[in-house]
Amino acid sequence: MANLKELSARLGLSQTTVSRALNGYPEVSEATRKRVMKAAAALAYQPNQNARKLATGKSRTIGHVVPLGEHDMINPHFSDFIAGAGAVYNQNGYDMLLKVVTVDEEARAYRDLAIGNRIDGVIVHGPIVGDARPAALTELGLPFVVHGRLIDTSDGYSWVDVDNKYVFKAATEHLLALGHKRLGLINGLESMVFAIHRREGFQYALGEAGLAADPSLMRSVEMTEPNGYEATRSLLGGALKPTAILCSSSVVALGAARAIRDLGLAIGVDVSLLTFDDCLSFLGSGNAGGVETTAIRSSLRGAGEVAARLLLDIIDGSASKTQVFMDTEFVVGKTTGPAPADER
Amino acid sequence: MANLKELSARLGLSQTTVSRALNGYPEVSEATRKRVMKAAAALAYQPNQNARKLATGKSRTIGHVVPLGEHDMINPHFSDFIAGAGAVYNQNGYDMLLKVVTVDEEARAYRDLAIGNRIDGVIVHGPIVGDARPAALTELGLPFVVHGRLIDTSDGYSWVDVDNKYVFKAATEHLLALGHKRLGLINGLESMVFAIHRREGFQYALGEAGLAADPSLMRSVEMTEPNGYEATRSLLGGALKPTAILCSSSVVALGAARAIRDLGLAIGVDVSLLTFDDCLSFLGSGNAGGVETTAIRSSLRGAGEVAARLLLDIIDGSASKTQVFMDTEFVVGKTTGPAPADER
DNA sequence: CATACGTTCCAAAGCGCTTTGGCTGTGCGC
DNA sequence: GCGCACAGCCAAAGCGCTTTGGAACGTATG
Repeated sequence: MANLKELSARLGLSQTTVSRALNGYPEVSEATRKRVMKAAAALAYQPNQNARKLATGKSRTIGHVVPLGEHDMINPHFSDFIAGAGAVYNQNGYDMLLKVVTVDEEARAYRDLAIGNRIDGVIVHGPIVGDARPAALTELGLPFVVHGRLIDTSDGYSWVDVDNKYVFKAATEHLLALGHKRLGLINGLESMVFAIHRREGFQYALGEAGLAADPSLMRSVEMTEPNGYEATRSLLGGALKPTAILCSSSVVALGAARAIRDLGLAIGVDVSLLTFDDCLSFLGSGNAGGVETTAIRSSLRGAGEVAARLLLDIIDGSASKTQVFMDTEFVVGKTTGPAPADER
Repeated sequence: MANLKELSARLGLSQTTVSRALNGYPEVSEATRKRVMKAAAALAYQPNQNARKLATGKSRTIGHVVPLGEHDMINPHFSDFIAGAGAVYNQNGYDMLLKVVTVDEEARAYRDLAIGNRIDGVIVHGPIVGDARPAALTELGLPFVVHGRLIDTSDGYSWVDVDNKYVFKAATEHLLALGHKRLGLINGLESMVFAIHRREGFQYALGEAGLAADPSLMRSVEMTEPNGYEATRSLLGGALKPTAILCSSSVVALGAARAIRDLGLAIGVDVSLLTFDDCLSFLGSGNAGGVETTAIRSSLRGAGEVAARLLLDIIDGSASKTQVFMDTEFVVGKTTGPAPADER
């Protein structure tokens, strides 16, 4: 295990010079730098990161605190986001510190990470209603980027989010334009801010069209396939069935599609299906319905990249509080169609 | 930001004593320990982890290097494993360092982590055929546990795996006993060791029954829902259709079930469906087929816990090279049934 | 009463790096 | 020829913790 001391001794140089040569400081001649680089490579020298972190006070590490869901479930969307963020960290010499915690451990996890000088910044996942984390992190002086937004404020901190209200409004309008009058919504849990925004967009569009959202046609569930299935069965088992259903996730839409088929109904004919599609890698895109699905698409992985990029810029001072709306794409597939004639 | 120096000054004690008091060493009286603990809590003192790591030479961090799939896909199964491992780390004061890398960056990632003294051990994910990682890690002297096994050796290193060959043999026998003769297999990519073991179990059982595995009934795909769909369509579109299909993952089975239904066939009647079920949290368990699915179940999250536990034990010296087979459960659901009479 | 020993504490030496504050030698303007 | 700026290097002081090797002070032992 070669260290700086040994390396510099071997080169007949001081540790200072070697350190500077390796870290690209200008106070060293090009000739010696070359020599140092070569020797470092030959010895496979890697600086001890812990020593470096201690000396610089920077840890070059970003924390991700991932809370398990209410039912101890890890969010299915999380891995794609992580893949995007991780790539950016790698490119920039940062590490990712992941803590999977239960909801009650979460606050402490942030404190420990911040105070112990283990991380330079943090990504806040899954903001909930009344989320205390942004305020707490601001107080701790720890740079952070929220993936999503708070419910009551959208400035004073950095976030990367989809304009959920807008896109769900647009999606709802699309269905209304097809003549649908009774729309079902299978949303995420309303403790999550994104779910509230989506519902608001949904309701707003209905309101504009002079329709009221029927509470009996709205569901809030954790986003799993079985939950999508059950919610859809229950929606389609009611007295006034919806002719179209919006889902908050393609995982849910998968269950919804299964339920519709199980009931002997044709997707896009008897019941239209539209989903928010996070472009999850293991689902492919647009396949939730068995045919190309009508969807609002926005890459979660892309969001991970953008959020990570932004956080690093904030840490090195080249960006300040910034709010980013991710691009979305509205894709009309075969899972939506005109409302059945007798239902108009 | 209170540090040890400040804390000890305030207490009128030496740093030595305070450090020992906090870390539970016996050379300090119970009275002073109490006093120290109290003051530490009052100041919200948290030791600087980087300093501690440097001084001890231990990083109390476990690395997870997660390679993206061949098609740049993050493995859908990864998050559940991580959730299990992460919980164990938290309980034991360890951190998880996650690196998401492309296949060609992988070797370097391990080297950097090991040499830079950033981690005390590592979990090796998704062992492939001819995997060089275990040998490399052994040479680096870095403790590790493989989730899965190598293809050619199963000792000399620690692993946590499912007895894939055995369980697929058993599952195949179950289908054979139901009178099925033409069995389809939708497996993972054969670059992955687990896929090979599963195929071997499958073929072994067929061989024992005097049947040969028909290569035209076997597929190797990355485990996504659309891939499961396509593979199933292609299996059932052939001249000699299988009457039963085994899937390597419930994500794939989801697609398979969709394909079967799309073809107007009844699951468990026209085509039996059996899957390996990792108990992924976002799929629920046993729901891949819309009815309770016949499955080999083994909790991936549980595997994460066991692997993490084992690795920590190896690091602190309380365990040495150990091989663990995870428990599995064979659940007969409604997606399998007797082979159609005219096919026997 | 002196010796030995155990308990409880402390001063100081690292851990391996970065960074401050010099020091030396060369080239330049005057 | 003198002073000055500047490039190129170095010694040493941290960063905040752990840990070694005592020291001081009882208390039991002969």
